[in-house]
Amino acid sequence: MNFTYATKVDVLLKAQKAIGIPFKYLDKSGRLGRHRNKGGIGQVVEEGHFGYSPNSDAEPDFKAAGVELKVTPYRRNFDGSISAKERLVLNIIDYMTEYESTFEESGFWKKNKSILMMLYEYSVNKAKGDFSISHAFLYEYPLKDLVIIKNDWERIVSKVRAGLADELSEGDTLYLGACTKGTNATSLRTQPFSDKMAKQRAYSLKQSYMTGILRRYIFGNNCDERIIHDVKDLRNASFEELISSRLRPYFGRTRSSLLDEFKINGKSKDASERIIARILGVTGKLSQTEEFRMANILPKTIRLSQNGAPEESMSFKAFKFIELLCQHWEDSDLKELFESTKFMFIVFRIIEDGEQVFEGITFWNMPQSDISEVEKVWLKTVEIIREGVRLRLADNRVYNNFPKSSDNRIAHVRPHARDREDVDELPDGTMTKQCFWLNRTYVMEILKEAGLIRNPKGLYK
DNA sequence: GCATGATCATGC
DNA sequence: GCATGATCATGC
Repeated sequence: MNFTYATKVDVLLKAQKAIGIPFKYLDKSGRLGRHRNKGGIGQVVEEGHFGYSPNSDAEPDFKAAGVELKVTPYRRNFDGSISAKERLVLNIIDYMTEYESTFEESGFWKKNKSILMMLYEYSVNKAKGDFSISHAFLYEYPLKDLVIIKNDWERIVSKVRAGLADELSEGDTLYLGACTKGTNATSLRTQPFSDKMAKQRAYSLKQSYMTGILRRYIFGNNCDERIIHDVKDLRNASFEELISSRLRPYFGRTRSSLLDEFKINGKSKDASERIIARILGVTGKLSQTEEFRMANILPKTIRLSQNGAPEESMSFKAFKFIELLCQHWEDSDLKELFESTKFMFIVFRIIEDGEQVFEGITFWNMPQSDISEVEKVWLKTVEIIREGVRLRLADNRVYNNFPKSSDNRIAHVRPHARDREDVDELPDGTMTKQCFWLNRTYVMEILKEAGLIRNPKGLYK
């Protein structure tokens, strides 16, 4: 514990003195050289700059000042914009006690009410010791975020109360996540209302939320539209409930009438997303609003055929074959996608030729158990790329041996390109760009559970 | 009707 | 011009 700094300003002033000093000059005990020492840079700053030993107390690092210290990286993108490099991992969630308290008395709030953020720019072609702090500032949650964070905390704790700590997932919540934390993925803890062991998890400010903070306060270029204008709306309803209730009056409306009403080009592939945005009072795209960006919510449009089943499987960004070979599942983009993304499914149902009606929406994130199932598809895909994809030409099509939708309950691999000539490098040649798809039947399961498929014929006679 | 390869339309 | 989200098209 550290009592040297009595006030927040004391801490801040000291922190600002670290700006510009390469970490190698702060590293008094050779921490940066140590292999796989993830907290390395943070510890170097605590020890070498502030002069106290790293600890894992329940109290904030600077107890008297009531400030928690966090050193965190950001990166500059190709277009010059800034992104947080990672989520900000906070204290470990004590499943056994956290549920007993109110938000104000919670372990989360006690420790992280006020955070001294020290930022450094990360770059791949620079050694750790050459990075240095570029910004230091005190972060306290603005009210518009705090109402959401409070709801997030409630959601995490209520899952523990329901004996479901083992099913916690970062995608459950919007800004404050419950991310896995441990020496390895198998660090387990007991939980109060179930005999099942649960993965050790820590509170975290999601990467998308961190990016939002940086753009909003530091790099000053956040001009995203907001959906929620009055924080009071979030006191008695979750964000998802609020969105759903605002859209509800439009359920059952034909797509063409909505396109007319909002003057939207129906040929556009994002027309349905734009309809929803306009209903919510947003001029641009839903995915570009502050809340959607900061919570990493991905809107996806689903068309149901007349028999009530989704018409198509769901595509994602094309992956790069060589990049897949360089990743482990644990740090793969795909795992990251399904762990941290919340999806908003926007559902339209075809009622006759050329006409659809707005059926409704549902928010969803992939459960942990299903993410483990996706891992199999990912591993198989990597194996196939490594061993060499087998291509077969027939009917003027190029068939491959990537996992098919019939091979796995959840996902498969399929082309995702402009055309067949739109290729990506393989270790031994090139082939049409591919991406992971969620199976049509899996999407159907999700919608059934959400009550969005009223008349399930087809596969479910 | 389904699975899977192929391609479209838009915005940035 | 390309990445992205979405949809078309063909053979079984």
